[in-house]
Amino acid sequence: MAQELILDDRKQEILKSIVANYLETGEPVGSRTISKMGSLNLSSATIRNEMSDLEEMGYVVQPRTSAGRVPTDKGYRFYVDQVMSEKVDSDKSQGALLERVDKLENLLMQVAKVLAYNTQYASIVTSPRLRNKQVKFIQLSQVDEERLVAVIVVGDNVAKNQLIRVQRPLDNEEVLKFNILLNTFLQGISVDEINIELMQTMKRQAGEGEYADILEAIFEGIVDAVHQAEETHIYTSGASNILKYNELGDINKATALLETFEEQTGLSELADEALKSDDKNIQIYIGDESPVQNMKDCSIVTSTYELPEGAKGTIGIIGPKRMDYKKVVSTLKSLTDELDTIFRKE
Amino acid sequence: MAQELILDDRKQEILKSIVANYLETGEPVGSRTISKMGSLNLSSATIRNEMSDLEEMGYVVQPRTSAGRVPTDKGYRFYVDQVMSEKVDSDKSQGALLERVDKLENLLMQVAKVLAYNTQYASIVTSPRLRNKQVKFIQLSQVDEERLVAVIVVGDNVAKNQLIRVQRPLDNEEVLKFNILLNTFLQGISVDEINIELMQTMKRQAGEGEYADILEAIFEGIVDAVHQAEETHIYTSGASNILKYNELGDINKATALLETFEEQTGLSELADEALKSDDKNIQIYIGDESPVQNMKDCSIVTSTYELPEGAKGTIGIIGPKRMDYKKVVSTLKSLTDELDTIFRKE
DNA sequence: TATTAGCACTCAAGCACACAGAGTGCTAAC
DNA sequence: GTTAGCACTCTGTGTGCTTGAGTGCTAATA
Repeated sequence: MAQELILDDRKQEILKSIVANYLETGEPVGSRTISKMGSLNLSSATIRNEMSDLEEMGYVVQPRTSAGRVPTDKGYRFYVDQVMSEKVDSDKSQGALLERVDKLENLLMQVAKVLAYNTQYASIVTSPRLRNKQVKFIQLSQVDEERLVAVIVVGDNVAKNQLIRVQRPLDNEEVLKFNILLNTFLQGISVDEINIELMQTMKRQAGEGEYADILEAIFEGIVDAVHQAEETHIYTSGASNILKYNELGDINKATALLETFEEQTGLSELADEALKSDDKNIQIYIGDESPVQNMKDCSIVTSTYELPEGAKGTIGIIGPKRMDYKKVVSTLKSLTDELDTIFRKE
Repeated sequence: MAQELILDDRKQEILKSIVANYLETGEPVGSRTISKMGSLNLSSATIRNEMSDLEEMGYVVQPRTSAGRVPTDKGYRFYVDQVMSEKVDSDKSQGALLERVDKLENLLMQVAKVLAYNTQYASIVTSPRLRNKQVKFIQLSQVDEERLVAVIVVGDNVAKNQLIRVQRPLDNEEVLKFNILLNTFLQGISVDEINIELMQTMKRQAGEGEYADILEAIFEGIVDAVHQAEETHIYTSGASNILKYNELGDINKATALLETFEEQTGLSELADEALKSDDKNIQIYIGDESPVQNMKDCSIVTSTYELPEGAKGTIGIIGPKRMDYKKVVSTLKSLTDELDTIFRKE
């Protein structure tokens, strides 16, 4: 009985039509609709038989008896794999979307906005994950009688500072001494190697008793600044677009999604996951494939950009499963290209 | 005919009851409900007459014929003025809500989160508007062969840095020279005074031709950093809470609101407005009183915190007009107090 | 004169029911 | 293997009915 079913050419065509149609309309697709499209000359009855097979194979489902068919995650997956293999190229027509901006932070925020605006979905952009976490430069300076400022440069692109309040002004000699101490111990070491023991050693070197409180403040400030430099920032935009797609279910799901965007913790998992994948190109997660629980009803498309020194960041789009994949992929490609170009120039 | 109506004691009581009841239930309030509350011993018929008067006076409306009454903005305003005059004190029970955090940025973000979490409305917190915009400290240092870092301290709490790429390494003497130049011209002057002319003068001083490109980069970097330091940051939290209150109307209004939160431009207007008011205490905007167009269906409650040196910032709550004003006001007071205390200590 | 009881009226919400339309699965004919 | 035809299912919509909450007005009452 259980004759094995294979996805022959005709079934593939029908499946593609179903998905394409559903992407457009958002309504379950009936056999008659497919038949009337005319690309394959078959009666609705034949289509019905094929659709029945496709259902058995798990590519489509009926949301209820006597309604049309809707693609499952598996169906979307087939469609995406198929369509994406037909080489989507980046949409060059957008031209110079990104204005010239200096600060990395501003640039990435702008990328997020452009993505969200062009696609009308929600976008996410992460700052590059540092590969080179060496402390390149560290310097303490006196601002005025009660404040010092510490400047720390980590890797190739990140500078952080920290204002440090002290009880009494230090004289030049003392500042110099601290600077020598800090540079001796910290310059060139990796961020990961900075720990309490190291700090203890430095304190002993400095002649503990005398400066104990000042040292404490300085160390605290430096550890803080370093950790901050290491942190991955996440920029999002267009989260409110999610509300436009009510097939994302009830308001509760939408709320949960928006909360995920506000929390950001889920998003950073997503970014990690996207970076982890070996495939350096476009990455597509459909429904249950999503690494984030609250996004099991969405599709996520990500891409990776790369700084000249090798640090990588993620840019991505989050939207309904019924998403315009072609457009999203081409927009992402286009912006990734543009980012890569900008970074190479600089 | 047009006998003049005055808001006598009894009408006031009834109005208060209507508003209070509506705040709780969100349903139009009928005469019978008020009558049965028992605080004033009147039959529903009497209440009906009074309610009719209140409607004529513009404090309440009927959403449709033969439904109960709902407060208008004017009605809310009466209630708020009345209830707030009964001295709400800050909710001390919350105790040490704010963990000790060093960076101002983190502190304010945390305030926003606590506000949103405690009230279940949306919150907004702005960084203090600098009053003292003097450049306190400015220093250029060489990081490595192709990069400099500029550190600028503005006012009492803000330090910014900027990485600057240069074509060739500078020797110590050159760096020193630049530092002297920068400090001579910039230290102690107000941020507003930094303009192109000043930059031109400095360039001439430096011996234009030789360093033209380097100077250009440095100036650009510095102007950028200064402007950044001057910028007011806005932190928001709990924007998704807005969706919980569907009396905020259809999904379109909710979307518009969320977009306002993402855009932030509307929010900064709001913050400006809130700071402008002479009243240094709690400020309440109801419905149409809102300075932001998209929030005409909301109520906004703001408070002002102050740094020891006089810089002021805003913290506020945005929610439905049907808002728990007492709780919101007490939470805001509590957090404002706590902020003030933290700043005074430091 | 202010309050109240009573009554007629209005409207929204819930329920039952019928009906049209879309879509399916199956069978028999081509 | 394909198709026409038919019976069946289910949703959505429109209609009519009932109930309950609430109002405004009038006349009686304290």
